[in-house]
Amino acid sequence: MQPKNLQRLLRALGRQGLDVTYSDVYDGLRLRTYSVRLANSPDTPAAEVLLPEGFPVEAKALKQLANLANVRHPAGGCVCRACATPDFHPGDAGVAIGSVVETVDQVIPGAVGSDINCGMRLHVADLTIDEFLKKRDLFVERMKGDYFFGTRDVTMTAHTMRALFQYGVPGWLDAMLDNATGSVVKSDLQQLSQECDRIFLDGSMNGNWKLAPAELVPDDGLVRDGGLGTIGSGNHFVEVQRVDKVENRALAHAWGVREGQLAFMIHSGSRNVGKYIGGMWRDRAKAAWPQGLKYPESHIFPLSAHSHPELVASYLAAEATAANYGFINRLLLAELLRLRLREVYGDIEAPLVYDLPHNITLPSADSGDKANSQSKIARWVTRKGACPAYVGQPVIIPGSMGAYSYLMVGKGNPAFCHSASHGAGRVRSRFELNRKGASHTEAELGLTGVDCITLREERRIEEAPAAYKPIQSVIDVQVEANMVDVVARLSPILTFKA
DNA sequence: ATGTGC
Repeated sequence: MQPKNLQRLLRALGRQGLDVTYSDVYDGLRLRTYSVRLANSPDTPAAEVLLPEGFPVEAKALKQLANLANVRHPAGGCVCRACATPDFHPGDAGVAIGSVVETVDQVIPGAVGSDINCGMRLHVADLTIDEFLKKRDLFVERMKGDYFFGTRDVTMTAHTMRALFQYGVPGWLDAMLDNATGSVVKSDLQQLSQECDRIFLDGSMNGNWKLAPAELVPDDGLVRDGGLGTIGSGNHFVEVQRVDKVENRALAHAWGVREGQLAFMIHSGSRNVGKYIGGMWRDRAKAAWPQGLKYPESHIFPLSAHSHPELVASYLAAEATAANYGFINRLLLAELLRLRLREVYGDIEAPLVYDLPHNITLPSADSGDKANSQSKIARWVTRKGACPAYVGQPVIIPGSMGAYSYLMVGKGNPAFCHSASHGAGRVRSRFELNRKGASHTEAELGLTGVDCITLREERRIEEAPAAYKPIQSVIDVQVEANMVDVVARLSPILTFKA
């Protein structure tokens, strides 16, 4: 940006009450960062924003981020660190997508939002693309049946449903194993169970999932659920891909990933469960704001661990309930696809590579250490539209439809709250692309050659490549900033959008 | 994000 334009932008942001510092050097590298805080709150942390090459910062998103960094409960609790990933953009509930905050003695339900545990899941399969394409039509027909018409309702016992909410994937599988018969094959469930041990019981979740309130499901009888095994809308999808290029052979090998393999990537969440719980707790946090004090201007309400530890615990329990539902939803979407792969192409294992939550509250990476446990400081990290990127752990970043996606490894950069982007970042609204009278050609939308399977044409348009930043600039800047490193690049074959 | 909703 020209110095003159930059000065103008900074002055405009200043008029909106923002104190902004711009730098084109970060950590000795030529990277663009903004550091932002509310001018009237100099004692709150400045939020760090990393930007990709060639895209201006959005004032509204900066304001939302500064507001979030300033959230503090009068009874005790504050934000100790805040940042935004390079795909960040304004959110409709006052919190920007791509925001990450670390909090002390408070949790902020609104900073997770209502799309609880939306996230990514990646599988690979030993099948060449040529083999896949030979029976592509049959495979697609069956998947359409599963994803668009098939499993509208999943019926299970109240016991199984409770296990799902309370104990997550491992507990749910145990409950399934108890009465697995017929089409539910025990050996399959046992295999899944082992995968879950690897993913969910590796300590990263700190047992956080065993908190869900029991009263959410009936004691006995059958429960019909309409959300499990459904993709959802917006940017959610299931995509068949090719492992196009392996950049880190050692890690790819360790994770079971090889060049030329078929892969499938799932981006989905907790559907109505998260919406219900996220909305309910946004209201409850507001209602718990101290009587007689005026509301914070941002209307983002924290729950204090000082004045209301029981509300903090209940919220985390409710959030975990929805998170469990999200994990199992992605698992079922993967199982449906794996089932059809086997039917159409023969005995293929299609193992899980990893599964990651985008919208969730986790114990802070620092909270488990000795100093913290002695001082009894409660710390959390809350992400909204950002991917965990802890040292050595897999990171999955999808590009837009038709673009590459990336399997990466986290570098655990504390300046960016051990996080990475959750995608390329939207630059044009759904409304803008779909409004009456607007007509874009396939080429203008970037849809040429994209194999998108959907029942609704508007989905293709709203989610067209032209609606997003190019992924490469977003990946590059995060590699340069030492947040992540590329392990493998994946190219799209076909995409299911509901 | 939400079997969306002015």
